[in-house]
Amino acid sequence: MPGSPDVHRLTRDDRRQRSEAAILAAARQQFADAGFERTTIRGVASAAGVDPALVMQHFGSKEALFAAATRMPDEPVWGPGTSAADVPRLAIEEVLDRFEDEEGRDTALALARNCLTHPSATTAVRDDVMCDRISTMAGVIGGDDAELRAAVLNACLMGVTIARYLLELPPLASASREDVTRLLEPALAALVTAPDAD
Amino acid sequence: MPGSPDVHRLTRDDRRQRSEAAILAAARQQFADAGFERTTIRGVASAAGVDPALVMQHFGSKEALFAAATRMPDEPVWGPGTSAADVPRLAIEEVLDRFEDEEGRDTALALARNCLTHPSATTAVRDDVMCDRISTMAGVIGGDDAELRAAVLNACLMGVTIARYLLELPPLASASREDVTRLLEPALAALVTAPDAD
DNA sequence: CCTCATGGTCAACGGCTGTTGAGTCACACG
DNA sequence: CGTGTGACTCAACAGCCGTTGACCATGAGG
Repeated sequence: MPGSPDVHRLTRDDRRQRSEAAILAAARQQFADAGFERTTIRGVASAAGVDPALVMQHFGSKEALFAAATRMPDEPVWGPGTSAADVPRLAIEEVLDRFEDEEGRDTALALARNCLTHPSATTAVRDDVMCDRISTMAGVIGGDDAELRAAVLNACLMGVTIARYLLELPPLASASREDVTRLLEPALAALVTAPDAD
Repeated sequence: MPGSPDVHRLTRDDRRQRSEAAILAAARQQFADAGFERTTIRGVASAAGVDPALVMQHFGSKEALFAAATRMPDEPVWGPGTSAADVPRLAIEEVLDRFEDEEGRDTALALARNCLTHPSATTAVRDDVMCDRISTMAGVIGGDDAELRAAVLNACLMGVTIARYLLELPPLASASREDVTRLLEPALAALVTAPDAD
């Protein structure tokens, strides 16, 4: 299934890496579309044009394949000059970039699709993505309830992401990126500006 | 497994309804905890103290059992005197009520847990819950982008719900209901008040 | 050119699942 | 007191899944 027709002119290592990449791409797509339980090793292998046993030889188990397919690259860290007022816009841009990037999009979708039903995806989203984002964000916005405010902000962002890219809720899925940002930014801004007194 | 020890003193119809209720309760709990794919008919039957075949006789299929276990009661409709300013608080209260009500809580959790991976749960959440809420809410808040604003509002609310009750994100899961409402309400308020001009 | 390591395939196993049809037992009814 | 209806159980089937071990072919190394 790999593109180049003269596959035989490739070194063994290249062939191996090509197979692995094809399997990984097919796995990401199916994990993202159908979820962990409904994607089968046989289905992934068939989409990648290889034998099911090869998938096992490369990744060891379906669990390990899922872990490899959903490993997220580190996010860019915010510069030291970031102020609380910048947080909403930056957070929105980061998330939309993640889910609209042609390459790497399926990784995020595969992780998100399974975050409610697959134990290791739940842990990855809760501990590796959300908690990290929340603690660094809380450090920037400061004030009382900083952690809780950051948590609510990220939860809202996650909800919009899920509705737009996973549920495909009509008004949100078809809205332009600019409209989403324009409406969401003031709402999240209300979360970072502490009201001091009631 | 039903409580009363003198089960033999019950009419046949009562026994039947008791079995059905026990199966439904066990199914809701397992669908909510483990998701559709990881719950088995055998497991539900065992938790309900009945034979697996009885589950089939009552509900016909696993799919039908899931549909019966996740059927949500209608939401209370908003009175005609509801103003846009009331929308955020009302929406928050409704959702928190749904997920904290002792009885009926598992129904909402079972539906939410599977809304990303089970086709009919996806449809139910998107079309039967979210779309209805959005259109009635859009009618109340009015203005430009009313539908989109309502969609973003409900998406945020859904995100907080997922983070709090499903992911159990530490700062949100352990926060008090009052704190969540206090922080979330102004953020959602920013979504219903149109900024008229840019 | 010979040889071995290695990427890749094939066929099969064991286990678990949803589902079914025959059979059992107690209760309601005439 | 028969008798049949309906709730309930038992055992089994068929299919799909992840996983494995034996096997093949081909390219690298001497």
